[in-house]
Amino acid sequence: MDTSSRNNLGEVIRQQRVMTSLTLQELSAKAGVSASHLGRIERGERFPSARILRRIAQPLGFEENELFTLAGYLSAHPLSVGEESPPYRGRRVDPYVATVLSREPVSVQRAVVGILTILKSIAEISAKE
Amino acid sequence: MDTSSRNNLGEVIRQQRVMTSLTLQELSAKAGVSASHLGRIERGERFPSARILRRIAQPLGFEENELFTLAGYLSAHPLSVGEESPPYRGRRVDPYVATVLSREPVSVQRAVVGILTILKSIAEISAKE
DNA sequence: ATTATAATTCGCCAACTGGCAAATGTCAAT
DNA sequence: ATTGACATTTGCCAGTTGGCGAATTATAAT
Repeated sequence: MDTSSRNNLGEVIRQQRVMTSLTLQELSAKAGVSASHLGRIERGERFPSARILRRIAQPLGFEENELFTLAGYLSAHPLSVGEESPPYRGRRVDPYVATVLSREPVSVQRAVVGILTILKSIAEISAKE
Repeated sequence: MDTSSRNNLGEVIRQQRVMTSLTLQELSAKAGVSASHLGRIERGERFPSARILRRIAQPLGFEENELFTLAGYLSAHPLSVGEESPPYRGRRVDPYVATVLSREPVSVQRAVVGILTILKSIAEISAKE
């Protein structure tokens, strides 16, 4: 079995599903993929075909590209000419995070990152003593 | 059998191969895919998995994205020149917020929206009494 | 504790992918 | 026409995918 990049795909998908508070059955309904199959994918017993991967991308809040790259079906992007995001190396906004935030007005979004700043400075201070 | 978009994929691939004046065997060598399989793909008897499609893209001079879209594995990209992707309907994430968050690892980003969720439920509860 | 109910996992299996080797087709040179 | 050298197609089959229904496990609710 291929232990390379496909390896953690299941975990990632499960994480994302749980973060989105969907059950396997709900995701199954939204994606049009059997729940049993989804379960096996999540625990790494099956590797989803492109067809299946495509179906679950949007219900989970992934860009198709993103998920395909994650699955190792596309190589980590040269991406489009205009650049934009460095692919999956952290430095980007997680899709789940983005969906949650996008439901909030900008003022709330800013308040949230304000909290982040406060927490970081607290952490920094307490790390020093 | 699916007669939709996958239908002409084989033709397109064969055309492209001929245009590039490659034989099946040469393409086979470059792509690391058996010639017999390639032949069947070209005449529409088999539908290549993502793994296979990825391997033949570059020897044929395709962008992976392009070929995947052609195969119907990715939805046709509206794509973008200057614009970022419009994936999340409704409101979007404020650019300032996005840049701040994108400097943090995903785990931190998620923790942050976790806090948001908590605050909202607190607000909801206290609004009820 | 005891049901009731929803969620997940398992067993089974039809359908499909993709490689190998053999068969067939193509074409130039003799 | 025949041979030889490649190119393509076919037969076969092991390995996977993915759906369905049953069995099991988690979660409430009384």
